[in-house]
Amino acid sequence: MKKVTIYEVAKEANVSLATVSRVINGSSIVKEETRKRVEDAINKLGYRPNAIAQGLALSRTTTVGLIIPSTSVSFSGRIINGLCDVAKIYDYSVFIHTITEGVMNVKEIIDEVIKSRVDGVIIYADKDLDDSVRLLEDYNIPMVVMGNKVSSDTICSVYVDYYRAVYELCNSYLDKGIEDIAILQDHRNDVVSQQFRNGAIAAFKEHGLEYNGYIEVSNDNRSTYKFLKSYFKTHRHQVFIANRDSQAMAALNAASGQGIIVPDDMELICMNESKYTSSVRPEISSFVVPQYDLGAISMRLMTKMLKEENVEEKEKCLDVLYSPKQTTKD
Amino acid sequence: MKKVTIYEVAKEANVSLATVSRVINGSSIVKEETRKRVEDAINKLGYRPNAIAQGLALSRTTTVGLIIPSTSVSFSGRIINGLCDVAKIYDYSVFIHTITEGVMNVKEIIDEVIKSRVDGVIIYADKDLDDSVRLLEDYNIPMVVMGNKVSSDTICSVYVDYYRAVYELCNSYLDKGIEDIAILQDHRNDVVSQQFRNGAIAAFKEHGLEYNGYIEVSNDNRSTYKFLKSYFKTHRHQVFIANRDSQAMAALNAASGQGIIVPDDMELICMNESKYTSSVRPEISSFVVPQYDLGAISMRLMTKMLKEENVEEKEKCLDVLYSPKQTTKD
DNA sequence: CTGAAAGCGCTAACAC
DNA sequence: GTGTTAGCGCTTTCAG
Repeated sequence: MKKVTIYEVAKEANVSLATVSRVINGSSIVKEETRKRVEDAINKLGYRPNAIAQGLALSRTTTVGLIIPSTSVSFSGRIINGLCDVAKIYDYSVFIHTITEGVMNVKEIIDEVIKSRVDGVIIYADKDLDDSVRLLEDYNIPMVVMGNKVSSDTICSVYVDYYRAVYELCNSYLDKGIEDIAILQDHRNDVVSQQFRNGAIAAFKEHGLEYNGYIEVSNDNRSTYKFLKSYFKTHRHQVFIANRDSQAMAALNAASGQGIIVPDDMELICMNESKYTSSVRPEISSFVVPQYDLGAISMRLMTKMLKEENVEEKEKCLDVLYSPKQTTKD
Repeated sequence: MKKVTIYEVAKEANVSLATVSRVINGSSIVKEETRKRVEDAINKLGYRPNAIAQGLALSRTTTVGLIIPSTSVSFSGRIINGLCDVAKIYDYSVFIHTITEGVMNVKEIIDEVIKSRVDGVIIYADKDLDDSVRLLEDYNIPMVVMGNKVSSDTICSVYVDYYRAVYELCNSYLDKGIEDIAILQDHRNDVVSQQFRNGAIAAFKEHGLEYNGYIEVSNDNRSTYKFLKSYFKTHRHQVFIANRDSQAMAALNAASGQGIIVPDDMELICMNESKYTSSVRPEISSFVVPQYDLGAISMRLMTKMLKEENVEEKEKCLDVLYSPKQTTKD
């Protein structure tokens, strides 16, 4: 099937290309009979409007760019699901750009994004924003940042309120007189780590205490288990908080290897529930993070910015939901 | 920063836009001095070529469409990582379209894809190809199918050889006289299920036996565990093969709930290793499926098709690697 | 080596 | 209601 243009449709339907354009876009009123004739021609020829040409003519591509770390793709794929579902509803297409260390740098991606003339950019950035991202501001490209709390004229953001989750969690333990609370963290998500830390600090401070239960590990999964295995030989805690599911599982295994009974000797909480946290025994008490919503709401926000609808809330906060299972006492 | 066009760069550099174009594309020879002048102008003005206009002029967008089920995004995100990494290397951008049941149908997506004038389409289809996909053939759009073995003039494919994996696995057990091998399957991946089944059938047949150890469950995770919990009350097997990690974990939990010791009473094998299969105790013996490669190789294949390089192998088969852990005896 | 001009397919005034 | 026409920003002959 050769590619058919608006011009051939016009000829087939015996109208001008302007009329065909009107039919395609429903932009202006066309006589019912003419419309029918055009639609028949379109179907007969299998015509599909050329989005590239439309983009050129309109200086608008109904396209958004998604920039997301590779690790987040494999770890939080549901973000993409939510984002794409909403994009589809509002008729946007999405360019996906993954950030893989070593393969490309952010600057190159931003260049690509600018060249592609997307209408807006959604970026997952739970670390501080790369400087080159600021380039998008210079170009006045609307932006939604996921996982970070920032905003400006052209920037909105959607983030998860880990601060409050940790704060409330710690508070509830402190109220019960339980003060030995350890938080395990790596350096993959600086912003999130910071929220954890601040939440704990705030809760402890409110109880007249200073928080110093922060444990840091390197980024590799295997080593988390190894690290904890030896860590638990010399350390005990009443409560142990892990960020990712795999870390919580590592903690569970490492603890039981050292004869620590969960939850009797130590309670364990994972900040990111997954289907795996309830696939182990005991099932791990976790916080449910709305990944899908994170993507969906970000995209929705983007459509609002692009339609210049009034965005009343430029920094949207998502709550997490606590789901106690078998690794906590109540 | 206002958007700057090739024309303004030309004026700034005191050349015609044709020359600027030549510099951008390195297409034709330009005098060193002129080139320098143009490059300075480009940098000074912060000029980024408009990919949309280029696309129109060239009838080529250096863009590919990726069509992938939502479930695969969250379950096999690494496919996307591999695909995007390779795309970046060859300077392609990728449009991602997820298939979420209820939100959109494949036909709409195909329409979108055709409108967007991508140079090629990569589709993850471990079920049989939807009819509307054939439309892409009509339009002569090169296609790479992941997870399925098909090819035609415009179609290549990359798939994982589960058949052989199951075949060899069954064979090795049968050789040892172990004949009670159960395979757990749902209906999410018809093609894969078929490969499993055929692999087992072939191995059994070779030993003069008929295979009938196929167990079917519904698609829901929770119910797999529930199902197996009651299943193991009345059934025992020497070997139990599960497809996904979560199913293997469910089997592990359900079996131990019924007093079945793994691997002593029953050996357990998962066909898709994940970081979780080794995060439970006992660690689950699994096959390592090269997800990243699946995406990477598919994209590489696409670049070859688009360059009209000779594609010697239109149906590329990827091997899985057996990684025995603690749920098998040796 | 460089410039002029046609054209990629479509939209949006502006006429009729 | 419908047609005409001037761009949108770039590539690519074809001249010079």
